Amino acid sequence: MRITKEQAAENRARVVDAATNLFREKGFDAVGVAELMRAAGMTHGGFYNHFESKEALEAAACEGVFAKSVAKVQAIAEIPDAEDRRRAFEDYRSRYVSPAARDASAPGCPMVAFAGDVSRQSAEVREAYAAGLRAYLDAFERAGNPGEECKAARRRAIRQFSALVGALTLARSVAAGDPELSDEILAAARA
Amino acid sequence: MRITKEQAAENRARVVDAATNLFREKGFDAVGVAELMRAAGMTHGGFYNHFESKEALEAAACEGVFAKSVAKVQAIAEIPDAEDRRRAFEDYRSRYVSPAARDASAPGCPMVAFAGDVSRQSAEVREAYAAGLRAYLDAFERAGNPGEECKAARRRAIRQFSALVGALTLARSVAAGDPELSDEILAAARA
DNA sequence: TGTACATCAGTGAACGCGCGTTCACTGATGTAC
DNA sequence: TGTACATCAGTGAACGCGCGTTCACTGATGTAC
Repeated sequence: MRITKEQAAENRARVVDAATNLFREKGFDAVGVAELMRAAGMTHGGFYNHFESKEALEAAACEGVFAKSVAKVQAIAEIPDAEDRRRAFEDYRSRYVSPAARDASAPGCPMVAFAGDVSRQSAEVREAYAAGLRAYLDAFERAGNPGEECKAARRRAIRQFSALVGALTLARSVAAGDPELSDEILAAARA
Repeated sequence: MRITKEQAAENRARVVDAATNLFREKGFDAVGVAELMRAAGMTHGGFYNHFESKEALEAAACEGVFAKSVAKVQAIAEIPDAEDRRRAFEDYRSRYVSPAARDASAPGCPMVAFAGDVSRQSAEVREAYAAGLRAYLDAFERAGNPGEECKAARRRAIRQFSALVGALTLARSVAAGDPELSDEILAAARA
């Protein structure tokens, strides 16, 4: 039963969308093609009308989610007033390591969600990840720039982002095994 | 062909040992029972003479590797001379985020190796992980204690460890996609 | 504008494959006499 | 100490299952006249 081109494009987008969420929650390998297609409201057979392979979808999903996620920091970096920007950036970092961010079914930041998986995935996924991280660090540098010397600002951005990633990663990892320790890690990162 | 009790115990230890290495390299789900047993020099059928299930082995491997790995920091914490201790601890942290640590087939620190996987594993694995992290943070606090007020020292230990974990995680994740960025992250963490 | 037909997005059964686990079997070890 | 037999660690074929992928089929859409 053939459908309109618009409907087909919408269906494809729904698959990418479902993949983005499911991959973030469970990791690439733990999500099957059939599960994905079911989440998008179709059966698994049609998958290969849209994508060459599961790997191709992984790459497509990555590129979309990295761009969308880093845009939030880029928006902060573009706030003209220095004091407004400072406050918005501080808010962002505080939310990054909030209990809400830890308790969400998937990490809000795809860098954290895919960090463990990415080195075992295809070259396209790995390159999308690297591009995403570059964009994050650039945005961090611009958002947090207090007018210091260039190299110091860059290093500061890297250390800030690493610290957030480490804290959220550890807090999520022990959330089930030791909730109090998890809270303590987040609190230390926010202080 | 029955074998001696000593030989059997040694075989079991070899399986746990192989599991420790393979799980760290590839993650729990990417390593099969047959592959594990082959790495230990046996065939897959005998696995269930030693372990109730693959999950049981995962838990056993975790407990062993966490204890062994955190012992290195605990040894530093016990160095009596304050200056020697300070230097040894600084060395440890510097090696933690060295290019060598990044390029090893598995992360030297099991907290990094299992961070992504652990929340999807059994309760036993999650609890072993939480216990491992508690031990790491306690050892960090004692190793880095410059005599400050207790709460501040604790928070400092958490932040130090989070920063190392975040930097090593990110550096490993982009090692294949952007080696220069990976180096830059490690250098920033060491500075 | 109306008709005839090729196209192709989606369906669902089927493919080979590797997974965790089970099981009948082997034969040297450990034990009872 | 020597003999007879039960034990059980290890083997390798087989199990059901879910995976990614393929394929014959369907039938409304898009197109050519």
